[in-house]
Amino acid sequence: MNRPMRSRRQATLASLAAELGVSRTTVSNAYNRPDQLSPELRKRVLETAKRLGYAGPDPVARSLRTRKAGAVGLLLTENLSYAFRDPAAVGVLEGLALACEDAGVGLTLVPGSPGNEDVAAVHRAGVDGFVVYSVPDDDPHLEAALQRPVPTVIVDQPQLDGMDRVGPDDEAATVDLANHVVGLGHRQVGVLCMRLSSDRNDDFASLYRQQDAHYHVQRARLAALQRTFEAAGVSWESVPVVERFDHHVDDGASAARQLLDKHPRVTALICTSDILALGALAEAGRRGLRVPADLTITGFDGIGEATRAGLTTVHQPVLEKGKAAGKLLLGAGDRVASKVITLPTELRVGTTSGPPRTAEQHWFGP
Amino acid sequence: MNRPMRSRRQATLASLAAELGVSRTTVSNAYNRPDQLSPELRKRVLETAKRLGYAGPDPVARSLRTRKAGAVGLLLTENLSYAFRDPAAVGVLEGLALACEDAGVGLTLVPGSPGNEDVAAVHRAGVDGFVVYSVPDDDPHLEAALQRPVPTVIVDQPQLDGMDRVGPDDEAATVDLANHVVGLGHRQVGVLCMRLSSDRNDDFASLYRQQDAHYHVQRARLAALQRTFEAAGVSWESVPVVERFDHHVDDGASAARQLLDKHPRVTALICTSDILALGALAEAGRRGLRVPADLTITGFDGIGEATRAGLTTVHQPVLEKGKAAGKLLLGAGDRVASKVITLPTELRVGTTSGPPRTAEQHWFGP
DNA sequence: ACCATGTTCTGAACCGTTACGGTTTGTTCA
DNA sequence: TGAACAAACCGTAACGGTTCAGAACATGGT
Repeated sequence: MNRPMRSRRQATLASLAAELGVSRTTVSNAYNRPDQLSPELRKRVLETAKRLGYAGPDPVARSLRTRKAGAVGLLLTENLSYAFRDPAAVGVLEGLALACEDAGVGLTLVPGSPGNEDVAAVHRAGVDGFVVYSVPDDDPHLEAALQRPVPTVIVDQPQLDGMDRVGPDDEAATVDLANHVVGLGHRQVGVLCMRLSSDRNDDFASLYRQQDAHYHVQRARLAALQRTFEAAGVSWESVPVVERFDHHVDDGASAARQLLDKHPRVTALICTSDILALGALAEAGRRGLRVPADLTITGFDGIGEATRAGLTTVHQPVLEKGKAAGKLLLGAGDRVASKVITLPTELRVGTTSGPPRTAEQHWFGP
Repeated sequence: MNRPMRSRRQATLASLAAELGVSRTTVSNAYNRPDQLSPELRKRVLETAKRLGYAGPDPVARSLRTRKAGAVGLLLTENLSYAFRDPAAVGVLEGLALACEDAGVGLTLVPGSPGNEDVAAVHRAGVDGFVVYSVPDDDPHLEAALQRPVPTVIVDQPQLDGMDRVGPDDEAATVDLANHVVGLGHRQVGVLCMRLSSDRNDDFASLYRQQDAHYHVQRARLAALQRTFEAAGVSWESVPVVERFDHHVDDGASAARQLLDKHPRVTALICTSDILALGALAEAGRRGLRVPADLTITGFDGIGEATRAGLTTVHQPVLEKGKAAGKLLLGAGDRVASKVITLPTELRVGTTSGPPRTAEQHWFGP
């Protein structure tokens, strides 16, 4: 495990060739096409390389010549913490990483803070393509990626012209969930959602703000809820929606607190993510509310902890989402037509949803 | 958002220069040193670039010339799923990503499956340095990284000659935890641990296997437990240790099942990770064992879900660990001496540890 | 003895950029 | 009027490889 001695200047393929008295081509072949030279010579090359502390052809130079970076970039303009703290996002990341591993290419997390207009990093990233995940619709980083002459696939976002896309059918899934809640008899509901736009608003979200949301996923889910509840005769204007910029369990709890303080009569809390729902669950416990007897709580994503908590939620195959994105990107190139992959979702009814108390009262009423 | 028309052949800095009738240097300066040319010319360059669909200097060529890849590599030889499923590992990843973001460099996940001897990806990765996390001591990928003429910092691993290292004081932290358990009066304990070596062993781990473990963290924790319990008069040979290759909550549950089936009299289950402990908790519930009245369960890492579950555990600053590794790597270069950063840990006593039942019986006994 | 066929190795042309050390032009000031 | 100097731009030489079309030599068949 001794570190090879470093000469004054790093050894290069050329210096190695000179030392051996062979051409650079031959040394290159020793690494890339073993069948192009005699085994003895190859052995001699490799031995000399070790002696000189040469670890093989420089990756960057090789990339320049072959026009392959050997890595795909992941654009997460979101606050990085979000991407890592939400198990659903981590699932996508994992799936993508798996696809990359299969293909033997690296996965580069391209930096770019939200609100940070500095897209230089996008331009500087040596990658063969981009996967764009969870960025606002009008993000400058996304535009910068599109500028680059490499393929791009977007995840969980409306399709942009001619680009590949992968995502679940958010609307349909949300409609299923909403119908479940409606079917149980709930008419007084509240909603907890994630950040809708790049500006922080840890408060109730107006109808305008909901419809103007820059985050497509949230917009789609809210719109689907609205449609379903209005079809059931519930005016959406009467439905309180509380937004949280950050995305921790605690944020879900505080959002639930804010909503329940102002609207104590709601019988169901629909959360646009499991993380928020877990927080709501905690807050319900703190208030002594029984779930689901006093309050129905639903989530979205189907993360492990939610399953363990018995949460009613929509499960989406996050791992597959990431994998599909990776395969799409790595399989691009020759393809001309753009591809769209829509993934199946599944409503998982747990122990946190049930008929509303008011319904029961109605049952026993006059 | 229209994709710029792609000419037959991608525009390059040179073709742009030709089109404009200026030198390549000037075009390069337009992007990299705006002060080196007149604002008008710069504007003209940028406009022509847009017209030709030139998105700026090629990152790879630039990297070759400047000798800076603009990315650091993360070596996770572990099964990728482990890295993404364990919140503690994700925390390290997040910290590292944050440090990279601060520095404006990318973070490349370098592929390399466990047991896979193909280290080509390590050689092919265009990075300015490596962070090595959670790989077995003798991993070929690690060796390959060391070969490369770039700095390397290792996380959670014994220091190798002259390399930077960051990690918690695993031994001290484990001793604290063990003393807590010993102090409560437990003498009949069992241990659930993560994979000890690259070969799968979902079973009891012999003393030899424990001491021969290739994963340093696990080895250190087990050794510390052994020391502490033997100091308390408990023969380590009598302590059952169950190992699990995979690392999901379910694995923790099955490990607990296996251990309790064979050793029903243990009063405490010490788990080397929170994930395993959460599984043990679930299994205890399934058996109708009250925690901690009938069984004490402890974890390690201090992940969010553990806190929520009230688990007694050792909290380690995973985020800081990743950040520190990133800073160390990015700050290297001029430095000659290697640095070692040891992070503080904290014993967090929750509601899953208490005195053993036998102790209570003893209390009321003759 | 000759040609066809391998095998093994080489020379030179790129890949697209930036570093370095200029040259040219215009302005200022004694 | 011309020396001094800054601003604006340029030419050349890398950076470290891969690739392709051959050259040189040996082998085998006819």
